[in-house]
Amino acid sequence: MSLPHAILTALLEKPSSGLELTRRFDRSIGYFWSATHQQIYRELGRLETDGLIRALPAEQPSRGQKKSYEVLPAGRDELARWTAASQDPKPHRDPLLLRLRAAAVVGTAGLEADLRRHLQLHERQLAEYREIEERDFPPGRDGTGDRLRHLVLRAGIDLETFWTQWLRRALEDFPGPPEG
Amino acid sequence: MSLPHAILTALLEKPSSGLELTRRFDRSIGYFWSATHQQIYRELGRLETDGLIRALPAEQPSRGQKKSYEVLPAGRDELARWTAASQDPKPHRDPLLLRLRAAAVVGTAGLEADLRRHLQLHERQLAEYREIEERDFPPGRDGTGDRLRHLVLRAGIDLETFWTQWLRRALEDFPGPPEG
DNA sequence: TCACCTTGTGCAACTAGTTGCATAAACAGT
DNA sequence: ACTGTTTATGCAACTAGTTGCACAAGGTGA
Repeated sequence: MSLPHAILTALLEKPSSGLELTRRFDRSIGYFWSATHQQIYRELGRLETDGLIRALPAEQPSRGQKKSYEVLPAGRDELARWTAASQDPKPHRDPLLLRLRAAAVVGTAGLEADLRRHLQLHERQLAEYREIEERDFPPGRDGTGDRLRHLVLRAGIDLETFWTQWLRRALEDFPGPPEG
Repeated sequence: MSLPHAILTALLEKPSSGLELTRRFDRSIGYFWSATHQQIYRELGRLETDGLIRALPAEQPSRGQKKSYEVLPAGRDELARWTAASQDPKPHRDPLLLRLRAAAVVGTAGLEADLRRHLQLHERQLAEYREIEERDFPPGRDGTGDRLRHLVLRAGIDLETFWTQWLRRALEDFPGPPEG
């Protein structure tokens, strides 16, 4: 149950409409908690009903009209509560590793191309993270908030680094040596 | 839609009953594709209906009686097809990173203890992986299947290594420096 | 022989996330 | 005026995964 809290965090950083949130989820926040606009609108409705956020007054709050939300005190409290609460790490689910395991049984035919594609995607993501780091976190200037946000970004960078290295290694000892 | 393929892989490695599968999912396969026994029984039913697996004949195929399954040719074909098919990487969802991001806004109170707990859990998992590596993949002896399975295990080891390092770094520059 | 524990199988309801589509206003070109 | 595109909001149905519970057989000990 993290989506509402992801939205609360985003709204605290900056009050936004559903579409603006969607765009921010496609960038920074979505890097470790993705969501579609349908999920976001549904959740905004719930959060408003529950009194954790409220719509900012607008001229014509009808369809096809921007509707911005801000976080209420109850929402901030709930986010603080959730952040401090102990949570067990959820088990991983990785289809790519599963496919490698399956390939150990039914053969590797057709897998290599997709591994190369994944490598490219991870390289691209890594480059994007590095750009963000250069732009948003130059040396010096470190508030607590900045330090934490930088830490989160470093996790992204390190994870993508892991994947690119692992995929390169996989591709190395993968199709070259003849099947045995 | 990976659970059926995880089950097919497991059954090809060794025909098993629902409970045996559940136990194997708690160990090796479940490290990157976890599943509860309820999911497994439900999926076994579907796979049997679809003609991808079949129950091995037993004396008393009733309730409270072991029922083993084996993969049929159609099941092997489906697994090979799925393994070779191109798949897009699913976006990550990581509540812990999200919590750090939230903490950048609402404060870090109460977070440190849970980070330490996560660190311990990852250290334990890493130790377990290393044991498995020592036991199952001693130097030399490398069939294609072994090589791939070792590669998958290495992914697990490297990921846990990343998490332990990242959490240690987080804890370092986290509670020590006074809030500012 | 009754009470309890373990092993093994399974259903039903719920929660979270995805996919597909509908609606409406504003604007741009023709 | 009409056609199409972009911006913006939202519902409904579906899929996958989780949680809670039930049922049955066999063994153990009191």
